[in-house]
Amino acid sequence: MSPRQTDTREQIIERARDLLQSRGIEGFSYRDISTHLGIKNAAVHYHFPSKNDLGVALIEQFTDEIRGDMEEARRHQVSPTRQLEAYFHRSEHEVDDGCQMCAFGALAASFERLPEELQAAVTELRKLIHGWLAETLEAGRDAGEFRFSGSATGKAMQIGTAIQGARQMSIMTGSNVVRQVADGYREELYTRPEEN
Amino acid sequence: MSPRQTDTREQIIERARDLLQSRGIEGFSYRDISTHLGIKNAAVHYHFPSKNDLGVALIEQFTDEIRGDMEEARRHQVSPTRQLEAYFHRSEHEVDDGCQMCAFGALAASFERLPEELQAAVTELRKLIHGWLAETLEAGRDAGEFRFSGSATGKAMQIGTAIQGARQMSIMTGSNVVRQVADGYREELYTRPEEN
DNA sequence: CGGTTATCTTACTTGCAAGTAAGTAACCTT
DNA sequence: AAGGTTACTTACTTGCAAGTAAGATAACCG
Repeated sequence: MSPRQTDTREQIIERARDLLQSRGIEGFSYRDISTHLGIKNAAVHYHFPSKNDLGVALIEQFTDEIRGDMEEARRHQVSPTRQLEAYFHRSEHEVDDGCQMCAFGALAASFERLPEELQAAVTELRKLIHGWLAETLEAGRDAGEFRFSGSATGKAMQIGTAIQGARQMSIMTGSNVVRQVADGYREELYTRPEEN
Repeated sequence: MSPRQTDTREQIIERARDLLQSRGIEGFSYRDISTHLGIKNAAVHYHFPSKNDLGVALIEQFTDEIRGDMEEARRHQVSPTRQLEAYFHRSEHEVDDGCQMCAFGALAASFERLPEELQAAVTELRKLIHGWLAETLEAGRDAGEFRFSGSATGKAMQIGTAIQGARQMSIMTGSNVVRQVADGYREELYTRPEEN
């Protein structure tokens, strides 16, 4: 019937992801998805019976992508500097493209009222990203690429929360605050600004 | 009729503030306020006809408090270190008390769909806080109390967004991430950790 | 070719959020 | 003591979000 059948599910996820990152989980409804795709509300419920199912699918997609990136970086032995650059760049560009918030910023306010399954998925993603960031910072410092004081986990938390906050702040200022914040970290963190 | 008449309005604001900071602007309804105070829904509408009115009142209360604090600090010539400490402490304690998010974290996701009046109030508050933070950092560096590289406005944005993100992250981790992040800044920022 | 399965639509229910209109009781004023 | 004002309550409307049930249609499979 429809031109391409099975990508409806993917289109729903794609649209839902945009909406999640620009409005937060409570800021969009199934209607916002269905009208955008020219389908009916119940079609979205067919693929994702409840909003919990949709949320979990979204978070798992994030998780899978990041696991993939980490595996890639490991296989190609990407330097800590380049890994951190990829993280900064992605955040900057997502803000440019209107996907302003990261998953955590988009879900934080609602977190306590979310179903446990979704909470668990978010927690897993949080640990994954924070673990990666801490390890990358630690490895970069050991390799002489980064300079910072204190523990790597502390610094990871500082940088992660700053990017999260900066993405939200970008919504309110209309400018790309992530770029400003990332540039600050580039300056104070990198010992060898040029290619690594 | 009621024991004390005119403090209903204040109680509404107090409750609404708790709810705003713990759930975000879209995470509570007038019912959450009225049932908590043992009054009817329409009583809340009597004091604040629309949610916009309530939101503006809340933001203006924040703004007034901060203006007052700034004036106090100016009159008593409070050192930049102590001013920054007050900022960190307040954030830490509000998280301890369950008022996890700052106004910006609580409103960011909804910002674009808010009435213009409320957007304007938030923008005013944002400029006030960011201006104060940048000036305090600049003054502290000039006085030799702080050490950091780059512009004061850039550093202010970095610290402000990190605290905002940390407050949200505290919801998701169940621990006080603000304390962790603030401790990191205390270590790398202060040249004279002891009393100023 | 006939039946099953996948992918939808139509049509509905439930529940709550926001807001309004009209009434009431106390109190305050002149 | 009459009339207005303040601070509510009762009772309602509107609208939308979430979800469900049942049917339609097309593709796919043996």
